[in-house]
Amino acid sequence: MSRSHTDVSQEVTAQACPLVEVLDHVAGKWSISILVAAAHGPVRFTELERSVEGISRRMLTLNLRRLERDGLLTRTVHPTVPPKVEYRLTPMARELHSYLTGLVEWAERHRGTIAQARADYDSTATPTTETGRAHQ
Amino acid sequence: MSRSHTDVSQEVTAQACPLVEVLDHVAGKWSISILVAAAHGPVRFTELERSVEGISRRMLTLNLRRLERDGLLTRTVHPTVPPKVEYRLTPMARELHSYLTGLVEWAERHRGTIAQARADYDSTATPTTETGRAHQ
DNA sequence: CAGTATCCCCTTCGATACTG
DNA sequence: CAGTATCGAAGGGGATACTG
Repeated sequence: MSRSHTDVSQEVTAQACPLVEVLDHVAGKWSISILVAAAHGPVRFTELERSVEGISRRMLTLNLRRLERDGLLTRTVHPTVPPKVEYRLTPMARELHSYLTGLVEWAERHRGTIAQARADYDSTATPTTETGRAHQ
Repeated sequence: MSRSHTDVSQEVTAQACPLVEVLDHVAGKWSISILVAAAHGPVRFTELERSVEGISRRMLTLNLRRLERDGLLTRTVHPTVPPKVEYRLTPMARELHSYLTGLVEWAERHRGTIAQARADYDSTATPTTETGRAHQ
């Protein structure tokens, strides 16, 4: 097999960057909240720590680094005392933002229904030892 | 603190179903691909196994069960030989579908840029001991 | 303030083998 | 065909302590 040099670079990026991996980074458990929280302008580390409910310092750092590496966030360090670091979305991430908020709004609209669906599923299925026979 | 009985049930579902968890299920690494693949009508197990690139049988099963439990997929068993099982989106999931495809299209448009951003990041940062060799 | 560094648990996930 | 069962490796993720 031989291909042109332009094809090769295309292929390299495809190999290095399978769709499922991009989606995993961009739509991961924490990434969504972080990107949404960072959308309204420059945001500082502790602001994010507060606004992303339930995230640990460690996970926040890890996710910020990964988003920065993927070119979705810029990290600006102001060499002051105390230090000040600002994160903001890149244009690419800004374009993503509307899909993310759509997702979040959908989740908010349907969380009740989902909780109910789970309750139903759990009450109908797998009554391991007790009364109530399994579904279907 | 006292609240009305309707508020209580609202709160229970909120507790049982935090936003970040919903997002994790719905926008998880595999969920996106599965939901998109299942969108074009009833889909059988092995169809999904083929169309969702890189997923293992185990992970597919686990994710299908979770999506079914959350009320996003219906699972229909036809008691034939060989067995035939069809999955399809619920109305709720169908509403989600457009956001998901938006996300996927975004990922496709930018995967090249992202791969490039990573390469840049890795070549500039953390040249630990050798010539720019770093994390994955 | 904005992180790093460790320790350690516990879930995720792939590989493999078996079944109605 | 459409799963389930089991195992073992990998890494996600919290808790805690320390630093420029």
